[in-house]
Order: sequence, then structure tokens, then C-alpha cells
Amino acid sequence: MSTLQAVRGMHDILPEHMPYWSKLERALCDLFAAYGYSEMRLPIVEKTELFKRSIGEVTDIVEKEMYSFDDRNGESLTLRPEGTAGCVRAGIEHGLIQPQQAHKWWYSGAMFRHERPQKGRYRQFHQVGIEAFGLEGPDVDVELILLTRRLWQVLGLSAVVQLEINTLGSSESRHAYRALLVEYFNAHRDRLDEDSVRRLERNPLRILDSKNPDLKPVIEAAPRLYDSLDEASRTHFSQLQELLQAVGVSFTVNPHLVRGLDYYNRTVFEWKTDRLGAQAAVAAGGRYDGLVAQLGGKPVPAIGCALGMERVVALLQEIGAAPLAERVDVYMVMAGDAALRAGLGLAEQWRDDIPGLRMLVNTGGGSFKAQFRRADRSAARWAVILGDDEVREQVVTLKPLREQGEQLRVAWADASGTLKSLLGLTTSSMT
RNA sequence: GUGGCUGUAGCUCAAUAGGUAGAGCACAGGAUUGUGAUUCCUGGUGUCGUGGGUUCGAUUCCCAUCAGCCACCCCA
Repeated sequence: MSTLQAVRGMHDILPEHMPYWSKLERALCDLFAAYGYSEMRLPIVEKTELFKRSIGEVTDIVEKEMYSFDDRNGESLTLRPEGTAGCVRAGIEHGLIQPQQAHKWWYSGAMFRHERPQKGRYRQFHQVGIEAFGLEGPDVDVELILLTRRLWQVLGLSAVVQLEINTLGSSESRHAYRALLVEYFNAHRDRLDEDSVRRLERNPLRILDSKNPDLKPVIEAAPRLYDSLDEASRTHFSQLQELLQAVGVSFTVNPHLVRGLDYYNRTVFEWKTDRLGAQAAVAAGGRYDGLVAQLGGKPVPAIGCALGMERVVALLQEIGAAPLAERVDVYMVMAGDAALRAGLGLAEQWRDDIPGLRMLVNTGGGSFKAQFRRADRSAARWAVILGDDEVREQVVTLKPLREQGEQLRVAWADASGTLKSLLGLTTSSMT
């Protein structure tokens, strides 16, 4: 192969896509500030052991999807496949996660999973993680859902996402149920398909969610999770539903909603869409009350949620959302060496005089026609014209590009004042 | 990891029952010796994804490989 290509599944996000990303990122930042969640930044690489102990040894992620390698000292390191483990590790390591204390954090960044690339699925992808520690819920469970629901509202995506919730019960009741299920499906092993036999070892709860219609009778006769649910989890779940109803959040209970990571318990939820092909989950999360202790911290309840940024961006494009357009105030058109010399200086002076000014100075020469074409395509509101005549008379010509109007000729000494009032710029206009 | 489809100019695509390729858009210059649309004229580029095989000759046929897409699986 003579030309270099990006590594499979690791995509470039080009300038033309950034307006959608910026729209999402700004909305998120505003929301986190509004709800009182603090940002943290975490390493992309962690010890492999961390993911094995948190996500679970027999999950797909740990068994076959991690980018792991040996460090120079022989220790196994891994490119993070998800964010919660590193967040919990950091919280414990710095003594932040303590009983009787609440913390609400968020972070974002690249995650890595060696899966087959597909629409909405990449080997390097970006997640926003939201975590809350030290709170039993279900009030904080609802807050997390409300925060994400508000994000959809802000982005105009409410109509294309639906909320599903479920409970997995306490770790104990979940494990008891799991054993019950394994026993049941083992007794009917001959009626399972190949995938489900494999799931029997790995994640038996997922058999319940099989897409194979042949399995429907076996699945319907299987023991139900709700029958094994402990009393406290039952109460937690019904309070959660009452609170959601009280604040007008619509949802469906999906008894088959199971998370792929081992550490979840009690509340799990998922925002799904039918606009992105098979990759339906846009954001998903749940409680992980046992994880902090499991990783060596004190027992502290926690809940978290992850949002797939590529998927949200894809949704924004899918529904034809308006990208966040960058404003351009002025495009400077120049003809000749004298104009270039004068123009570069004038432009710098205006940048000093007019805070917030967004000005493109023509580079690379070109005829007036070409320069005006560039000015037009830049979406600038005004063209500043500097040719031989203007340089001789020490003036600039200002031409409105977005609306009808006469050209103005302004002396260099007055130009920044005139521009400032024409543009109506104040120091705080940062659109 | 499994299966199906695809891969030609910067982008979207066409063509050649095997004889080394075109169009639109975009870009540059001009008609308009200093003014954005439209129109018209002019201009260039392709290792036809990569490697190998068959053939006098392969972009076309065969094999492999890489990548993309779609689904399974899994998940954000």
C-alpha cells in the first residue's frame, strides 16, 4: 500500500463536521454548569487490571475488545474502553470518594474498543461520562435522566429518542436470579441457539433479549427477574417510576434491558433511537453501588451514565439540525503589493481596536473576482476593499455583502470606529 | 469474530462483451484592464484501493489483501 490510511475504525473528524460537535459540546458544558457537575480529565491509558476487575473478566469488552499492550516494565496497560473505571480509580486514589459525601463529576474523551466498525460504531469513539457518588437515589437517578432529557430538548432531539428503564436488583438478588436462569436454560439447552448457549456462560440475562423469534417460548417460560427482586430494590424502582411520572418524563419499562458491564445493579436506563440503524443506544447508564468498594474504596453508592458523542452528532445530522455556524464579520480584499503591505497593518490595528472582531484577510492573491467569491463564500457580512486607489488616498472601501446598500469610503484613521458601529460589536458578543 | 455489498479525478458518479478512462460539482484564469449571482469560453490532475495471477495486452476476468457500508454479535 503506497498511501497511508487511518487505522481501521479510527475516523477523522473534519472541519466540516465540527459545527455539530461544537453544538453538542457547548450544550453539554452549559448543562453541567446548570446542574452542578464538575469536570475532570482522566488518563486514556490505565492498568489492564483495573478494567478486568471493574467491567468483569468474562464480558465481551474484556475478553476480546481491549487494546492492551505491555509497558516497558512488563506491566499490562490498556487504552480505556469506557470511562467509569478510571473515574472511580481516580476518586479513590485521591481520597475524594468518602461515605457521607456527594460528588457529581463529568468528563469526556476518546474510548477504544476493538469491534467491527459499523454505522455509529467505531474503534476509537468519544463518550461523555456523568457520575454521581455517595447518593443512594432514586432522586439522583432521576436527576441524571432529567439532565439527559434536557440535552435532547436543547438539541431538538426529543422526538427521536425514547427512554427505557429497568432494575437489576441488588448484587445479591441479581446473582441469585442469574443462577436461577442458568439452571433453567441449562435444562433447556437443546432449545437455545448458538449465540444463546454462548451467552449462558457470559451473560445469561442477555438471552432474554434475544432477537431470535424461535426462542420466544423458552424465554417466556423463564423465571422472572422481578420475582427474585429484593424488597429494597423493588421500593427503589417503584419510587424511581413515581418520581419520573411526577416530573413528566415518559418512559417504558423494559424487563430485558441488561447492561453489558458486570458492575451495574438496581437502576439501569437507556436512551434509544430508531434513526441510527442497529446502533440504537445513544446514552445509557445505571447504578453501580458495589464498584467503589470492589476497587478498594469504602462502600459508597454511585450512579453513572455515558453518552456516545458520534451517535448524537449523527442524530443531529440525521434530523437536519442547524449546525453551529461561526460568524464572520469582515473579509479583506486586496490588490497589489502596496495594498498588501497597508492591509496587513490595518488588519492588525483593527484586531487591537475591535475586540471580538472576526476578520478573514485574503491570502494567496487572486483576482478581485476570485477574492470576492471567497468573501462571499466565507459568509462575511462586509468586504473591506483595498486597491491602488484606496492606498493612494489612505482610505478603505466597505461593501455590504449580506444586504443591499451603498459602498462606503472611509479614511484609515476612522476605519476601526466605523467598522465597530457597522458591526454593532460589543466586547461580549462572542457568538 | 461471522456473513452480504462496495472501492474509478478533491467530491458525486459513468464507461470499456479485456485494447491504459469521461461527465457534473468544485478549483483556477478569462469574457467584465477593480466588485459576489447567472451565462459562456479555457485549463489541469487519475499509479481505475493495494499486491499477485491468467493474457500479446487487465480498470475490466481470477485470487489474496486493505478499507468503507449494512446486518449478526456487542455496545455509546
